[in-house]
Order: sequence, then C-alpha cells, then structure tokens
Amino acid sequence: MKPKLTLKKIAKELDVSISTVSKALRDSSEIGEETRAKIKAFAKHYNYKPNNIALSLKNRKTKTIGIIIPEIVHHFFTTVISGVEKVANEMGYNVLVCLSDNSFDKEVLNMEMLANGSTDGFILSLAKETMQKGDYHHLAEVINQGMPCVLFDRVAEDISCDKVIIDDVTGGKKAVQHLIDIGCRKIALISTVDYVSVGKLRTHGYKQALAENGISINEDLILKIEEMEDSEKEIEDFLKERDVDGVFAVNEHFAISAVKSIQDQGKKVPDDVSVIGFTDGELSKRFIPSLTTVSQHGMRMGEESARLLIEKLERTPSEDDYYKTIIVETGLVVRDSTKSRK
Amino acid sequence: MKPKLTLKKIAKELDVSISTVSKALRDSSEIGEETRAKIKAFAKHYNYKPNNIALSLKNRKTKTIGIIIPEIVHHFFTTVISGVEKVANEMGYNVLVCLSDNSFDKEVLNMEMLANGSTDGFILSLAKETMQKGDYHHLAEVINQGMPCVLFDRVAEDISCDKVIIDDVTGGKKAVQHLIDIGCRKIALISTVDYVSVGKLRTHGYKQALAENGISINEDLILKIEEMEDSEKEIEDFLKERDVDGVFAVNEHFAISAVKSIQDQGKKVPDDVSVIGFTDGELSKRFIPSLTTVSQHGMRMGEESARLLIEKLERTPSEDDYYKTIIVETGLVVRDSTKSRK
DNA sequence: TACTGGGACGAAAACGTTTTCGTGTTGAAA
DNA sequence: TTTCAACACGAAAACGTTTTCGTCCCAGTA
Repeated sequence: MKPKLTLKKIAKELDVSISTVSKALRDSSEIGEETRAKIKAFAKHYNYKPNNIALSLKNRKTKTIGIIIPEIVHHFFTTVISGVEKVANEMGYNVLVCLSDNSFDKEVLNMEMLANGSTDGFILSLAKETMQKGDYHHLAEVINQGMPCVLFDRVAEDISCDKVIIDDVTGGKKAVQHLIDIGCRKIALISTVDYVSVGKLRTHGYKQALAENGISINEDLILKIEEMEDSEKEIEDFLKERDVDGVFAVNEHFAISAVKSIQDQGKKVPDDVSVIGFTDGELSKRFIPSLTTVSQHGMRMGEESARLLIEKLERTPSEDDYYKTIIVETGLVVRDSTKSRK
Repeated sequence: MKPKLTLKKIAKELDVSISTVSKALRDSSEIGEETRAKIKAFAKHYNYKPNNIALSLKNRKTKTIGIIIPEIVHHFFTTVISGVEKVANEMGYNVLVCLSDNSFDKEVLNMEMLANGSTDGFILSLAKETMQKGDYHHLAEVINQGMPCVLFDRVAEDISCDKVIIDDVTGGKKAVQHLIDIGCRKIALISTVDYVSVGKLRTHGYKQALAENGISINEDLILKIEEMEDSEKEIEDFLKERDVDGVFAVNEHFAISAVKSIQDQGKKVPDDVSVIGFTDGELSKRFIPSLTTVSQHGMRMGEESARLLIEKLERTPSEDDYYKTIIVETGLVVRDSTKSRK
C-alpha cells in the first residue's frame, strides 16, 4: 500500500520546489524545457492526481452539485437523477445525491450539509412535509448566502430561484381531454391532498377540461388521497360505489389500483372504463393492459435543471441576474387502457 | 447576500485570535468562561457553520462515501442506494452517487474522481462491460492506495475487498425447486449471458435443482439474452416453439415478457404455465397476475455494504485486517404467477 | 566594465480549519 | 520580594494546492 502522491513528495524526490512541480505539471512556460519534461514523466509514471479537496479549498468551488429528492425508490426521480448526472458529467461536475425521505427535518439537515462547502449549488424537489408546512426559510437562507439553487417538480411559488416544472394544469387537462375525446362523460379523478402542488394543479386541469367541454363538475367523483399506504383500499372503496366510464389518476400507482379494482368489479379496462395515469414509468409500460399516461420526461427535467444550475455557476454572479422557470411540456402516451367508446 | 462566515471573520469582529474562536466553539477549557460565551453567542446568532472542505483537508477524511452503480433507473439499485443512504446518514456520512452506465470507461473515470480525495471509500457494483472485459486493474489500484472498498451484487472473485452478495445459486435453486414442488417438469430458464455473474450463478442453481430432483437438463430450454433491447422479441420467439409448464426468469423484465408471450399464445398464467422471477420490485408486485419472485433485499444489501465500509473506515487500518463477504439470504415471495398443478 | 533584461526557479501567501506550543499576566506560596 | 503555577490567550504549522512576487544568474548591450 503506497500512500497518495502529492506535489510536496514529488518536489522532494526530484529536489525542486513545490511551485516548480505545480507549474511544470500545468505546462507553465516559466519552467525550463528539461525540468518540465522530467517532472511530467515522474508524475505520469507514479500516476499523480491532484487532490480534489485541496483544489476545492483553493478554488472555492467543488465542482460538485447536490440533488435532494424526496424518495429514490420512485421511477420519476431516478430518471431525473439520470438526467442530472448526464449533463453534470459532461460539464465536469460530480453529483451528490441526498434523500429527504419526505421529511422536513431531513431536508433541512441535507441542505445544511450541502451548503457548508460540499457543493457549489443544488437541485431540489421539496419534501411532502415541507410543502405541507409551507416553511421555506432554510431555502431562503441558503439562497441568500449566494448558493445557486434550482427547484424542480415540487416547487414553492414564493421562493425566488430557477425552476423546472411541467405544466401540470395542461398535463391534467390533456389527460382528461383525451378521455372526453374518446367518449367518456362520467370521469373520476384520483388525486393527492391539495398541499402537494402537483396534485392541486392536475386537479385544476381536470376541472378546466370538464368545464371547457360543458361537463359539470361533480365533487363526489373526486378522491383525494393522503397516505400512499392505504391508497389501494381507498381507491377500491371509492370506485365500488360510483358509476364511471373514465378515470384520471395523478400517478402510476393510483392508476394501477384503479384498474385492479375495476377489474375486481367484473368490469373491463378499457372496454367498460378507460383509465389514464400520470408519469410514464416502467409500471405503466409493462402493465397489462399497458397504461395510457401523461409522460413527464423526468430525464429532460433533470437535464434542464443541471444545465440551469451549471450555467449560473459558471457566470460571474452579477451579470444581469434573473430567475428562469423552464416548463417542460408533457406528452400523451396512448396505450391500451383507454379506448374510444363510440 | 452575505458571504459565509469564517473563523477569521469572527475573530476579527470580536477582536480575538482565530485559535481562540476555534477553541471556544469546541468548548475548550483553555478559553475563559466569558470570552467563550461571547464567541458562542456571536457564532450562533450569525449561524456559523464550519466549512466542510477545510475540515476534510485538515482531517484527511471527507465523511462521504461514494457509490457507483451501473444504472439508476432500476428498482434493485435504487433500493440499495436507499439502504446505503440510511445507514450512512445515521453514521454521519454523505453519499456521492455515480453512474457507470454499464460502461467500463465511465466506471474507471468515476473511480478516479472518487479516489482523489472526494470520498473516504466506496461501494461499487461492477458495470456489465467491466465484467465482460474482466479488467479490474482500476479497482486493484485504488484498493492498493489504501482506499476501502465494498463490492456488492456484481462482484469480481479475484479482487480482495469486502463484498456483499446474495447467494444466487441458492436463490435460483429455490425458485426452480418451487416450480418443481408445484408440479412443473418442463421448466425453461431465461437468463443473461454468462459473463454477468448473477446470470451464470442463477443458471447454476437452476441446473442443480433439476439435477437434485432427477430431472434431466435440456439445454434447449435455456435462453441466454445479451441485449435488453431485443429481449422481448427473443423471449417470444423462444417460448413460441417450446412446450413448457414452468419458466424461471432471472429478472423482472424477462419474467413479464414471458408472461406476455405465454398469454399471447392463448395459454394462461398460472394455470397452464407457472412463471417465477428474480428481484422483487414494484413491477412484480403490481403486475397482473402478480409475480412470484425470489426477493433480493436490496435495502439490506445497501445497509450491510455501508456498515461494512464505515466499520473499516473508522478502525485503525492495521488492526487485524481481513476481508468479509456477507451473504444476504434471498426470500421466496409467492404470488399469483405460480400455482400447483396437482 | 557596467548595466539591463529575461530565463529559471523558489518563497510565501492564500483557501478555512485544528492543534501544538509558546507567552504574558495574575495570584499565591516561599 | 522573589518564584512559580495556573490561567487565558495568540502564533504558527499543517493539510495540498495555485499564484504572485521575488531572487539569482547569465548573456547581451552600451
């Protein structure tokens, strides 16, 4: 086991000064042809690599960006990470992933860690608990310290920073419009509680689509789910007592639970009831019947977020500073769970 | 925007020396009651947090561990990350996630980054390409430099370091034994090419189970898939021409493709053919019929890996050093895709 | 011969910590 | 009055870099 090589050791070995070694390795013209060659050969032979930590301290930048997500065992978020990683790597950045577990406290903790020099900036999707509390002081504080920050998907209106979101309203509208187009009239909505912004917005879209098509909104056809754990049963109970010909679910899981309970009732998807989900994941794709969904392009969102962040990092901070919000458009992926009933 | 507070600034502000501030904040008895209180109050009020990078440089440890995985959009790996994160956080460590994209070059690059001071050690599952090449010099080198390292799931026999694996042979055997127990005799295997260790080992288990039950091994019932992309079609073609009553697939995707093509042939799962998969993911759980699988306990593997790594990090390196291999046992989760045919 | 300029290199500061080892002041013991 | 702890604090080195500014020497010019 040989300990890591440093400039100092090279210097001692070759009997020159540290500065000379540093300059030689960076191809400074200050150093004579001969010494330069000697030093570079030595460094190469013993596989010298500069110490990242020392560089970070010196340059006051770490070349790593942090990303904090509510949960990792979730297809959408992993595709986002994937996108972030991709452009980060292309631009020479590392990615530090943290999980908030949807907990406010963990989110605060994570941010504190990342803000204390570990990263140059970060990308964040808010924890459910944070949105519920509506407490964003930790964000404001870190941003105020000059740390660039990009919010994605689950964002807070009143925080001023870059954002990458999808147009949830339009996405929801698109989904419901599809159901209407294929002839559904009694359309149920399975959503989350309102403090989760995406749930609220998609519900908006649902209502808009109905309104625009002259279909009256029946609040009894709207289910709002709080706990993922009990969702399956709740959905089953909900659908059992209602006569619907279309279901719009705000995520994959709800959509699948809906399909199941419809089938359990002896009805068929899509023949009797059409079902459409949100977030295009492996589950939707491979389920039987495969699910029609509104796709969220997580990869693209990750890429955009990373690009936005790095752009900000590599500019002088003063250069006309303003915050962008990028809206990545949703797509409708029509599969087997919806079918025209004309 | 206020720039970050440092010891130096506090010192200047309070007109004491840097050392005094440092000591006061660390509650050194060297510093008088009064000054200590004053400094701590000031630091608290202005929310001083020590700079992680400087600490890392000083202590020569970063309190972060790296994890390199072949792909993140994969349920198993995300559960592993989840496990790693959990125990890492408990022990006060951060987690730096890198993706090798199953590419040898990216794996090498990632390791070099992580090894240059960014992390204290790392956790790794080999890229497919790496296993194919059988080239582990990058690993050997980094380990030789004294960086602790834990391999999980896709490991290399001839690298000496800690390892966390499942008993793939026994897992495969367990699966096939289950099929045999419920009365299957013509059992197909859908596996990966042999250089992916897990594919090879599970194939072993398949053969062992057959042998132990006096069923002859028919190589024609074994399919080895190279490219994920074409897998669906390959499986379809394979199953179309063969008469089987049971299928053992080495992952979720293959299992689902198998179910689909069996159904396309007009046969029923599990009535005509029982199907069992490997790796218990969301897909298996929510598919209809839900899949019987061998569960791999990714979370546990992540936890064990992290524990192993941190344990090594926090011991003096000389203290009787040896390498452990932890085998986390697989479980059989019986669901709707297998059924006794007696 | 005296001066100048530039080539080749080294010393030292800086990034933000921690820690070891002074050093100056006080109060009490001799 | 002298001496010596104990106390409270500061200076400086160290971690591994990069970079600015010297410094030295030699060759070329006046």
